[in-house]
Amino acid sequence: MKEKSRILLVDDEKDILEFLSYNLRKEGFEIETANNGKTALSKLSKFIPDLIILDVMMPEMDGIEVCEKIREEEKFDDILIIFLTARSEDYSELAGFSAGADDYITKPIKPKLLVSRVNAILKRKRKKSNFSNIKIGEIQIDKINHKLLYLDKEVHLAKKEFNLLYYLMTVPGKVFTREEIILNIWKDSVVGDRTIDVHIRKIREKIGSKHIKTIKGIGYKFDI
Amino acid sequence: MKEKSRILLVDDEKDILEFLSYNLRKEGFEIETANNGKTALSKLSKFIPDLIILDVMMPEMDGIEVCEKIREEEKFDDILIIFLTARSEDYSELAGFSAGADDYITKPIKPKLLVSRVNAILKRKRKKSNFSNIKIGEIQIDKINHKLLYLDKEVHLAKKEFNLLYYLMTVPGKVFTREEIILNIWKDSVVGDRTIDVHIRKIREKIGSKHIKTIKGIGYKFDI
DNA sequence: AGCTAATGTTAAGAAATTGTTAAGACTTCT
DNA sequence: AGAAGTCTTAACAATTTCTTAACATTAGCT
Repeated sequence: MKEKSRILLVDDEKDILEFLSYNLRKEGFEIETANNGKTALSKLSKFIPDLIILDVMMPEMDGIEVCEKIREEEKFDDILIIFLTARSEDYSELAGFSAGADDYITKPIKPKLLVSRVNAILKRKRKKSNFSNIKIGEIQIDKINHKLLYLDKEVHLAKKEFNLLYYLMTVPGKVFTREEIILNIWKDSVVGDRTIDVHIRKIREKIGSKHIKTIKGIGYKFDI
Repeated sequence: MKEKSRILLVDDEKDILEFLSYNLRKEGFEIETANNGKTALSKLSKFIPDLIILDVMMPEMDGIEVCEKIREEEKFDDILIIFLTARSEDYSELAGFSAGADDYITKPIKPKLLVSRVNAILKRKRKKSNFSNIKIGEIQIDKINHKLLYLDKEVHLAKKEFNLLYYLMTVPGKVFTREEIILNIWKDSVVGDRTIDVHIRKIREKIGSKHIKTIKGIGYKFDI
């Protein structure tokens, strides 16, 4: 039960605005449009979107400029920005993007790809703002970069180990039942009884055993 | 201390060619001309310009066709293309942009506007490539010339290899998932499972394998 | 203390993922 | 056109990760 994500579309070509609006509204997004950079910036005073889709190539103020202006203001930090670029421009744009854009889509735009791209990036945003970096004592976990720092040194965890530790750390102190763990880490696959234990052991091997406690008959928890 | 930018002018009307040449030479650009599409294409074998100004309306091969042909070849990716269109012509901008154009100018041409437009687009190009030099330890990457210096010696990387390494180096330490890599280096095209690995291997062959780390089940990262 | 169910530990081998190579199709250069 | 370089693929090798099974140990109970 999530509320509609809000999207601001900025392009100087009316056709494209309509095309995008149509396809995204159909997916249940709340859409606003602007046909140039200035209008876009002024709309932001009233309509704060989750995502802006921004044509790079526009007369007067181009998309990069608009993006830079938006990024100057802290209050817009949370807004995602996707660029629309012509096919020819190669990803070196991306380096420029690191200044502010989160993704880009090339023209010609395929509706399906557009929608899945938009959904993906919004999902990532939700995840990110909920919890992505967890730091507890000497243990620091960075989900996005799949890194674990233990005593400020990078420790390698295999994927399952990483996911398991991360899962336990999302709510420190909470006891996760074996059933919960299986459901979240192994999804639908069926695994034997000792599998969890073996993974727990591997994690303890790497970050010590004081944090991960066994609650006999129930499950495990991560403790501070 | 920048060197002259090189511009190729393509138009079937001699007057316009002269008018453009005159105004742009005055600004210090190095100019070549062609009075039809074929000549333009053949000139490219000897004269690689930074920018092509291309009349849309020409007998035989029109500007859009010429543009498409140019964009077919990867080695011309860096060349900017500006279209000249008559205001009346109902070639929509859209057709031009989807053919790979970077900007357009409408006739009648005002010299001042022309020059400022050309300067603006070239500036953006330079900016793009200037900010993209990265140096990490013994590895130095020069995006402008697509060159890699390893231990101060020049090492040749093929284009895909270069792009991939460059991409990984944009955020050292970050793990780029295979999905991200495909999305950014291969765009929409579909490639087999082992393609990334092969490219990674080639890069490792050239700069050693200590920097590029595999995170099994997830992706790769460039580490210092 | 002794019993017992639950968890810990290990090593082996299955399963999954990545590495390596060479061949072939394409491009680009001369 | 021919040569040289690039990119992708496919087959197979190597490596890492995951799971299992056998057995050991422990916590919690009476």
